Amino acid sequence: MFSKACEHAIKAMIYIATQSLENKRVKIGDVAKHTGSPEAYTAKIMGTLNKQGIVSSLTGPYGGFEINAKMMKQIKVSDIVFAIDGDSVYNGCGLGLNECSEEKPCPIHNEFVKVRSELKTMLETTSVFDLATKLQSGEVTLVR
Amino acid sequence: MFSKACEHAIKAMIYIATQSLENKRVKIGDVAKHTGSPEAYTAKIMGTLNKQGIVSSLTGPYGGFEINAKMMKQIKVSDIVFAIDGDSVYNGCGLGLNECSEEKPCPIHNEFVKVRSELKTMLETTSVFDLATKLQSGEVTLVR
DNA sequence: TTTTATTCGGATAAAATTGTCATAAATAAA
DNA sequence: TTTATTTATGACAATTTTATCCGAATAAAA
Ligand code: FES
Ligand code: FES
Repeated sequence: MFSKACEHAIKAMIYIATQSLENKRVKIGDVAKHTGSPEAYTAKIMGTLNKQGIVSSLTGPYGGFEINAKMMKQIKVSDIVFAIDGDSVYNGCGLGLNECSEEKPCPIHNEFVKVRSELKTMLETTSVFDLATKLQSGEVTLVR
Repeated sequence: MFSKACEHAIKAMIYIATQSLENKRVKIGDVAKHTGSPEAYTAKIMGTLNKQGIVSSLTGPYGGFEINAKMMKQIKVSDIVFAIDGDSVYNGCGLGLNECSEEKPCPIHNEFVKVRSELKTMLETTSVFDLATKLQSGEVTLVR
């Protein structure tokens, strides 16, 4: 569904958000530990997210990653997915044709667009804040 | 969403089905040409589908692949996806946790299972025959 | 029975993705 | 200003996925 990189990204964002809610900036090693993701790879992914402006970072002692409280309500999971996997999830053809087209669709197009659209809506209506509060409450987990 | 191999598999099955509806057995080169997939790779994939019993093959002159007319109504897209990609599409965690669990779910679980379930239902209710007749009618395409 | 056409299957290769490492750049504290 | 700590980044490595190649097996036709 999503790439490994994208899964790492979503988990990292959620964990960082929980810490930001407690005004704690987090180091990449801490992120890796709490998400079960490889540290160096996650660091690279965070670089991409930082460039796209959906996470803030600070180098040096007392540095790390953080997400502004206002931002984490605006940032939707769809933004993370788009930043890492691009728009293929939202617009790509289910059978891998180079373009999804209404005029000359692939055989599964009509069935596929419904599901794809619901996935998109789901991602667009779920904010990082929503997921971070769930994690804070302890009802969900990032590792297994 | 699906692996490349799975996309090749679905397209191949649909094309073979259209030919079987006209009582024509098709060679792998013909399949590759009409699906835009690499021939040798498709051949290997067909081997898997053949072992799983969702396509029939015959070696030698006048050999090739075919799908029994009764079977192509019974075979659903879900069967092809399962044969190639396994059950991760139906049961895998959206964040890549080693298991999707209701007891200790990941943060997106509740949102994700809905979409995943609709995808599953969609695949389970779409038969190879349905898609083959669409292709025969010329309203859809396998290549672009 | 021999020839020919085809799938089957294992070895190999190429490409993409995932992951690591080392060094540079930045920044805060001493 | 120097030092310690942390992110940033590009090169490299490992793994997985995708794709190719070729000889063996099979079966129809000549
Ligand atoms: S053309 Fe394939 S999903 Fe739209
Ligand atoms: S636990 Fe992640 S989708 Fe169910």
